[in-house]
Amino acid sequence: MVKDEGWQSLSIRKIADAIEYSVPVIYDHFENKEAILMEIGKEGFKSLAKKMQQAKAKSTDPAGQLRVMADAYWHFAQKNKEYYQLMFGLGMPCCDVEKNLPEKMTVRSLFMDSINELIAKHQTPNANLCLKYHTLCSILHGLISIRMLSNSDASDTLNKLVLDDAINGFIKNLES
Amino acid sequence: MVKDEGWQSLSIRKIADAIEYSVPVIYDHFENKEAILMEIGKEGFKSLAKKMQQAKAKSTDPAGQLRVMADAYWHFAQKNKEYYQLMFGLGMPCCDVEKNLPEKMTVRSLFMDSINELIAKHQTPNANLCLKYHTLCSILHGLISIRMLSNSDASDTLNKLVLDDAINGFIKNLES
DNA sequence: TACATTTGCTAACGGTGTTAGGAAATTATA
DNA sequence: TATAATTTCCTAACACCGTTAGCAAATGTA
Repeated sequence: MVKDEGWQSLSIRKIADAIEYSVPVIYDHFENKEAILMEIGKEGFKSLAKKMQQAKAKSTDPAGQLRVMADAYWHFAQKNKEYYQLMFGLGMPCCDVEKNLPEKMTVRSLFMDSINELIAKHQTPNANLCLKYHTLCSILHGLISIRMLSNSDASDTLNKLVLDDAINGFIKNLES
Repeated sequence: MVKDEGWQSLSIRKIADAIEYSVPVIYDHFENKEAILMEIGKEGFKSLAKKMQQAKAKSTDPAGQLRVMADAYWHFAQKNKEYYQLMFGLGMPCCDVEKNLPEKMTVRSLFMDSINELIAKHQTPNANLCLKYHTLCSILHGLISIRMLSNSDASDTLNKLVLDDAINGFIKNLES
């Protein structure tokens, strides 16, 4: 049901219909809609943790473990898109529907030009521009969006450190 | 208005109230609610692009430019939280409200233990465990969430490459 | 003045989360 | 077994939502 129409169209009434009960019985089991979503989200985290544990068991050295765990995380998100959306608050209507937004291209170019210049400067021919751009975007957006949903007001200095660390790592990789 | 109660509580009727017109006049100017959000999102991208251009002008070498642009991006998201949420589809109700979800801690430990081991193995005392964990999470989550909102079905192999590239860079940084 | 167009409204439709209050069925008690 | 207590479940409503049909008033035009 969610897979067909997304979380936005999941209503208490539709749930009641599906389980062939009336609406108020649902409120006998859950305080409100958010509690239902929360419960499903919990299931998601449970499943993710399991997959990652299984993955980690496949490797012994820490670097290898990190790789297989990242793989497991990735595959979980891919195979359980709807769960992942719920777990991390994704899925609000947003302006990405409009792909060719000119200002988006501006941001893209600003980043890409500098990356390209850096690649040329240090003659790192193995570095793929497009790949590196996406990596940078992921680091930035990931850091910000995670910070936003766990609105940690206090640890904002830590977050800036994480940003600097990640960007430094990104640049260092481009230079070698 | 959005800043006080979030995007979820922004309704056409409230907008109509605020501008002291009736509801249907809004539909004379916008096709639907999504179009309104889209327009606001556009403004956001415009503003972000501007900030990044201004930042880039402050530096000449590409590495420095990347650093100041990342900073600008970060500060934009921080100062314009609501815009950023709209621009990247964040803000759905999710289970992060419940901070101490045990399965979340499991995932955290799985990652952290391996990172810690890797740090110990290569004796990189400058590496801060907590910092590195957050960096890894950001990379993973950023990559996945960006992939999700620009649902690029075709370029899934590229995305796997980006993931591998980013994780490799992360591990390489931990080892040196 | 008479017509045409724009402008804005009221009222409705079907949907949403949520809750009050009351039947019916079950269980416990005398 | 008959009555009381409790659980189970539903109908109906409230207040809100996005969206639209249809109409009145104001404005511009001939």
